[in-house]
Amino acid sequence: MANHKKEEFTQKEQDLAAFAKAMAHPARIAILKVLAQRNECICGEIVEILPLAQSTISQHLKELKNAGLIDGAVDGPRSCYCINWKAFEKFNYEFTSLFNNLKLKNEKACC
Amino acid sequence: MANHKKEEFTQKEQDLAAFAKAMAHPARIAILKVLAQRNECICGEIVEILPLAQSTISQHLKELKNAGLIDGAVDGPRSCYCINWKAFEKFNYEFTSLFNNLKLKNEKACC
DNA sequence: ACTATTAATCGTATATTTGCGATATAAGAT
DNA sequence: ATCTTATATCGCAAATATACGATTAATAGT
Repeated sequence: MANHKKEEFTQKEQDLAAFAKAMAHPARIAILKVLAQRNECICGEIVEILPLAQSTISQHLKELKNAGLIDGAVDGPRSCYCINWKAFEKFNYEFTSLFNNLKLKNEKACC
Repeated sequence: MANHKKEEFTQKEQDLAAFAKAMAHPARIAILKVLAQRNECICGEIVEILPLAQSTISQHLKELKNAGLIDGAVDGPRSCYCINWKAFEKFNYEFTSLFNNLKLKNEKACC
């Protein structure tokens, strides 16, 4: 495209969209699920669980980390990841507050 | 890419990812916001509000409709859209149920 | 220092998304 | 029937995302 216009929207809209984007792939959903289940941080175990190459998993982890959905730390020769529940809560709040209060007012259907 | 592997994940993971994908753009977030605020269905008003061309808005509306987040109906020469609250609730439930119950068990931080 | 293990990054191919102008379609108004 | 208005679709260009193998980096153990 000639110019992408994401900057033209509000910061909240962009943040929420970025959060959704990080979740917008089944592999990343699956990674988050594994991290949530194991609680204790994990790394290359994910590679064994999911049907993707190591480099691809690493890329997905990077995206999740950049989006702030997970934290990562180096643990010797391996990397340890875990869910950033705080960020999760924040976005869950933003998400529901954006729509739920409006919804209560306007329950009736249209179209 | 050689082959995209989305099918290798569970249906729930794919559904949730598809929902997130539909929300993964600030323009679509903004559209949903407008629809939520106006309650009564809207169409080309969105074109006036958002900084995008008519064809682009139409495309985003199509994506939101395909994802099931909004409903659309023809109203004379114009099209009327509104939020599909049911689908919204369903995905909100899926989303929170996927993580929140796990979260309660594993409050402690890691990494 | 050398080796093994683990993870990140690079380079590349392909697919998908985003955006727009132009065109087509559909319905109401004249 | 024609014109106007509103929306959808087509075709294209450019940007991003997805996936992988190969390579690099970083550390622990010997």
